[in-house]
Amino acid sequence: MYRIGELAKACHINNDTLRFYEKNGLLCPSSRTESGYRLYTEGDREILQFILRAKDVGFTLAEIKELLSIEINKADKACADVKILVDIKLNAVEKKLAELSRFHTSLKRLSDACCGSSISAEHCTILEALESDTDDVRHERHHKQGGK
Amino acid sequence: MYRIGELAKACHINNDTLRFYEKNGLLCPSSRTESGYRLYTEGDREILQFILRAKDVGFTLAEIKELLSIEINKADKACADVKILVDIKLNAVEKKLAELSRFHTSLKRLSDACCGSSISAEHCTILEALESDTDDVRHERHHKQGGK
DNA sequence: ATAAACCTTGGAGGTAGGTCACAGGTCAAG
DNA sequence: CTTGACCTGTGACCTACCTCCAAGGTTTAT
Repeated sequence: MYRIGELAKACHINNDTLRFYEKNGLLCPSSRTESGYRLYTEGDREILQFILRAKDVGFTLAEIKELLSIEINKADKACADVKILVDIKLNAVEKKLAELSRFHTSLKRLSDACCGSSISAEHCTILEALESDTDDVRHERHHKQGGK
Repeated sequence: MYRIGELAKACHINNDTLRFYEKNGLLCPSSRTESGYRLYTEGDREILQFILRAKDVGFTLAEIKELLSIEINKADKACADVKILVDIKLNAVEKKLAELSRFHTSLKRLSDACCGSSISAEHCTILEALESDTDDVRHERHHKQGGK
């Protein structure tokens, strides 16, 4: 069992952030002491780490809340509805993955082009590096933007 | 050449967002008309799309600005410094990629477990789905969090 | 038994990233 | 030559996501 300060320290965040997440329904401590102190379990920590990772890759807290609330009830007819939500998120993840892969390729190219490589700095900016990547993915670029 | 409204519409963002990006040094129009109207080129649009994609995968505007300002001057001694920055970003991208891959695996598992699959819903929540993934990556989890 | 270091709630304040409103200038169409 | 859809700048406002403060209760170390 962690007290709020312990969990916060373990995950490098602020105590207040934990209270904030609780207030917003993302992570409630599994229990409290008699005097009212929050007590978090290992499982709570797992959830917190999930939240932090999800945030880091661009999901909003609202989206993360949705992800966390996914519960496929095996006997439930609403299972199909849940699958739809999951597939929507799956799609978002796949889009992010594709975009990150391009970033990765470009940055790698940029890194390799720099400093004594035989490739010699032909690509001088991230944009030029992306540019040379363009042909492979141009057909990939007619998607809606401004998500969130 | 795009006027502000045209570019904004093309990229599904607000005119004011473009002015905001300009004010914050992310994207300045290549020129102006005599009367002061902003004029954006195809190249400006490329930059904008880069900004929007980067934002979508979790980079802050400040980080994006850094990425955009990368210029490896072939004859420049500071090239090494730039490489360091690029490699830092490369690292961040790789971390995000790894995390997204986990999300993807979990969501896929969740999706497959749902609705008439032979797998039968053993994994009922995103967390359980992540859980079963845990052994493969547990040693991967001692990193700093709370970036930004 | 008292200080230091925790914790509580409630509410104000702060930063990032926009978004809107206003007062007015520009421009193409009728 | 005016109407309507654009554009300008400046500045107030908004949401998401925290972060800090105040006033006080609890625990632990000395």
